[in-house]
Amino acid sequence: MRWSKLYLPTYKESPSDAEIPSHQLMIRAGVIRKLTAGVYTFLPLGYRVLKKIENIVREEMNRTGSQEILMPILHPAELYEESGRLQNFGPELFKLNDRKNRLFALGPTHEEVVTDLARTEIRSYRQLPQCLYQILTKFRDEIRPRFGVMRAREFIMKDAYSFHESHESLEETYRTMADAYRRILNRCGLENIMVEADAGVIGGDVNHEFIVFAEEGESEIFTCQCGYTANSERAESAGRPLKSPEKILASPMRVETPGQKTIEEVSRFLNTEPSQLVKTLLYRSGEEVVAALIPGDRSLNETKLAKLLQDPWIETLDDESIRKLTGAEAGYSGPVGLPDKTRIIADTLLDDYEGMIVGANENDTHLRGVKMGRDFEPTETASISTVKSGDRCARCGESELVTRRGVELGHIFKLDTKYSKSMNATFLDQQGKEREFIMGCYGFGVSRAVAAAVEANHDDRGILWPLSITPFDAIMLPINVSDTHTMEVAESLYAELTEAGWEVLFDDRDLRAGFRFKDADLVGIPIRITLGERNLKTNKIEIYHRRDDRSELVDREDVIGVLADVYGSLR
RNA sequence: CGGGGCGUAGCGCAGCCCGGUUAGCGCGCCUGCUUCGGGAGCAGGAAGUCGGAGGUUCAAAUCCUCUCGCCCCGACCA
Repeated sequence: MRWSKLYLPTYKESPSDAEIPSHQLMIRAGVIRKLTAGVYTFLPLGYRVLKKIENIVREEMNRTGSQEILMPILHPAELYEESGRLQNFGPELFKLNDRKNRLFALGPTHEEVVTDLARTEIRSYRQLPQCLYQILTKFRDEIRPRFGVMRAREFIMKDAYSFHESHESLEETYRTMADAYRRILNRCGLENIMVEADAGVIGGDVNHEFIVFAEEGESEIFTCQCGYTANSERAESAGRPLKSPEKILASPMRVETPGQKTIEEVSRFLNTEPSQLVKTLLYRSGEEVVAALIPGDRSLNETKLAKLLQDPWIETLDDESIRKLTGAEAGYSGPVGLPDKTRIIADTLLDDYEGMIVGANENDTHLRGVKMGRDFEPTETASISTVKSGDRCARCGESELVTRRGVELGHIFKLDTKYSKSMNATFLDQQGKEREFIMGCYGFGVSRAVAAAVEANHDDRGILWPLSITPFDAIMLPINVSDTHTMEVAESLYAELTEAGWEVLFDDRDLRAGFRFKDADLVGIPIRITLGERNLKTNKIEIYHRRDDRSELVDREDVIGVLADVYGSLR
């Protein structure tokens, strides 16, 4: 491809709305262009990368025996009423009406559609197991689209769905898929990890995310030497030893804390550590009021609480409601003396506490030496606080958890009968008995993978495409496009490489060399073939390896061999 | 949804507070000359409903109201 003919517009400056490196570089390097918030066009360069990733995904899915299909994007809303997700997906679901005012949705994923397909088509256990997948555009009305194609409202995803008669069969496919995801990410040249995760609106119990490491990634994960890995929504820890435990007193002691409302203020005022305090966070879940107790130096993990309460719509009480419930301003809430009907959930880390300092439910007052089980009785104990780097691992109880950031590219779920049950999707088993499908689903963010690849592979000059997904194998740059000899060599080399099946971007633009060098660095093709008049006099051609920032001079005849060496088994 | 910010040429911005006649700058774009191994120089040029609507005023990019769009932070830390 000749750059002079290719639609590859580059910018020296990045647009003001691009925050993270991948977004800035994808705009600057002509990979994507924004149409409106969270909606992007893939330009030729970006589309080439996208297709390469798609193909890797397709090959690996086919290898598992999964079959590609294409389901509709436009879904009748009734399907979502059946599964209950018209409510549960909430405002994220893009909805629209047809001319007869019938409600439709733009598919955010296809559990309902594929389950509907299975329930009408798969009648017998003899047809199981079955795994179907597709690669197509999905829609989610994100609360806050950002980072370009990383969190978009319209994006391309590979989604696969498996149907089974037994949990053993599901387990087998689940493992096969996990393995396939590993292979996909490794083939894309992306360093990754599988972690335990929260299932969110998809549902089901067992699920794992595949995270590609990147400094600016939106996901935070925790890992332990023992092999435990989980994302921040899911991770549990055994906490860490308390520095100076609060002693239990014969009975709670009231202390005046005038005007001290935050954990920081109170701990400073009482000359103690934030960890000695216990935060009481008041939530409303439906009609119920829930008091969540967590260590003062930690945050509540709302995902965990929502899951525990089986209510995705929990919300904190407003100040007025807190006054009514506790008789005190927010900031002085505590577990002692709350109305009986209040559900008290204590974080598991509080089991290690002897005494604690809590709000007294009275303005300007806290209680010291409080003992859980004596001064108040928690309704239940559960892990509801966030994990911190350096905590002891909950799994092995010994090593410290380490945190890293990354981008979530894959998420696989054991759905069990969540959808088959609500949508009455059944088959006949060997005994002729009607049974619900046991299902799994497996998502992979294809368009997001392009962004993740850039996020994980760039330097201060531009993108560094991994070899397996680079839009072109090499970029050929004749220094002086008006030098006849240079261009003769360029044309013949270009023809030869193209003939041999290499995809070469020929920068034949009549621009200064320096300008085109900068462009080449920005665009990030792994190999640059530079043709200079001086070197050509001795039949030498310069090969520049972008990622290593390294050049070598080779004979014209050896150029093709260098390419073959670099790409090795990739082609 | 709450708070904040921004919409002025394709991109990045100034001008607005303190209203005034031709609305500027950089990059990019077009023409010419010179230059030509790391985002060239000079000269000339094209390009803007100042997001939209309404209002105040002799006069609005500038003040007021509404509206649309975009961005950031928040929507756990009592």
